[in-house]
Amino acid sequence: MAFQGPKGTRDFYPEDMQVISFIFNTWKRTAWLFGFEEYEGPMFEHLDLFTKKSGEEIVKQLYNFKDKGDRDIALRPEITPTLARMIVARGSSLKKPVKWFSIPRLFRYERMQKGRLREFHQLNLDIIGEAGISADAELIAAVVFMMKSFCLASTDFKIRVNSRKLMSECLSALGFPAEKIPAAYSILDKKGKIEPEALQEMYAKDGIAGSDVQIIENLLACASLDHVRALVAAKADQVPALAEIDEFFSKISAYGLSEFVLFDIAVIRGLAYYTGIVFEVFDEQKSLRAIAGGGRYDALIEQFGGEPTPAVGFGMGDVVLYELLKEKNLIPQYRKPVDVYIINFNKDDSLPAISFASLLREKGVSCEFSLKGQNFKKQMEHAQHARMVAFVGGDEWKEGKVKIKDMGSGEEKVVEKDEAYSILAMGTHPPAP
RNA sequence: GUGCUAGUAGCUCAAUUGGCAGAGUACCAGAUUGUGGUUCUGGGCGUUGGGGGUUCAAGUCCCCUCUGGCACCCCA
Repeated sequence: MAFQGPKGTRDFYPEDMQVISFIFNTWKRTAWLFGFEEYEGPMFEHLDLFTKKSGEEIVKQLYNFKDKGDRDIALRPEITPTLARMIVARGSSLKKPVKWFSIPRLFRYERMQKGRLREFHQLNLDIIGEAGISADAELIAAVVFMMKSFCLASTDFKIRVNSRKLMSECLSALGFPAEKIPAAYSILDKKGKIEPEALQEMYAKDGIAGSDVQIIENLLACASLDHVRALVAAKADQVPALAEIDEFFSKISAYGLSEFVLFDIAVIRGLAYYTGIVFEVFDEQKSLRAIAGGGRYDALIEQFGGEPTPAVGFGMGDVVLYELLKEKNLIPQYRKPVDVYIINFNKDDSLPAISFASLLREKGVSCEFSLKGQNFKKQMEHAQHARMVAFVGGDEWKEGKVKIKDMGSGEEKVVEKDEAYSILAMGTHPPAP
């Protein structure tokens, strides 16, 4: 093997491109149905655009280099900072709310696992400039719609939703020290993922003890919103986020998507910048890593130098989604795109095939023919992927006629050339613009 | 960044305690120059991922490295 692609990259052969296009097209169609517009930015940005959002630690998890002008550059590991930059640059001239989507190719310098590579695609949908919970509900409805568009059912996946705001209000109402709330988040995030001893270590490391431990344990034990409600019943006035998340779930019900969306107190997400609703999409068995994740980030645009602007968004990667679709046998079968195959009766004279192919192409019919004068049988073998076959050359060709064959039914007939065009053109499916 | 595991034909895999590298599939060509998915025959299938070491002899044992898979960390 002379050369290999770099670690964690993929080659997309035509059959792979057909799959990735299927995924992209499904994404784009849903984005369009929900009124999102597409945007795109550069694949590399100034390094500090990413450290601004995520801190210096992020540098060891991305590809960065100095360019010939001695500038610090990074291949983008996410597109949200680019989005924030673009939003800030247009400022108040954008009509709110902004509903934009993108399918960026992203790069992360990480050790690979199932569903995680160093180069991948990620759909991003964001709603910017709407503070109300209706934006969160609309966004999550779009996620569910998208998953349904792949023919995934509620028995295949669930969207697990929590609220950072709800968690911090509950913790405060129960008397948990405010400065330790971030540590509490990371412990909640570990629910069901680590051993009890490891949990004790985390408490010790973060200096959480006594009644504070009990507060977290009580929260962790909540399997539903009603449990949370009961836990803070005495201090309900200090937890307005409860009403908000109730409103969220009533909207989800109105969308008709209740079976797909559930409350899960263990969904916190690692990033510090989430301020409200957070959610993750998992396969039902939770055997794969999260298929998508997102939430509300009301402080980010301001952090990038813009006016205070509420925002909510999510990302969905192509790698894990592909794993799930493959597992559920929902990947469309490969189909060679050519529509008509032209066969030369006389393998030593390719001119009839050339002239007929040119005429078909002028008419917008996709076609090809053997480029190397193969015998009849070989040509037929190549033609078996085509929808229709046209036979040229020989006696019919001399009379201005062409024999055409439907490869599905096997039906054949000899027709005038002009008639052949219109018959062959029927049923063609040109690629969408 | 840490640990575990694997790598043989394009693909799926076999090869006795170390003893001449194989099968299927796919590909190309021909029995077939006017009819496809089926047969028959022939043909590349290869520095056994790469490098070094032990040995009369290494796909096999040892070391290094590359790539894949899994767990931890992280998950934007």
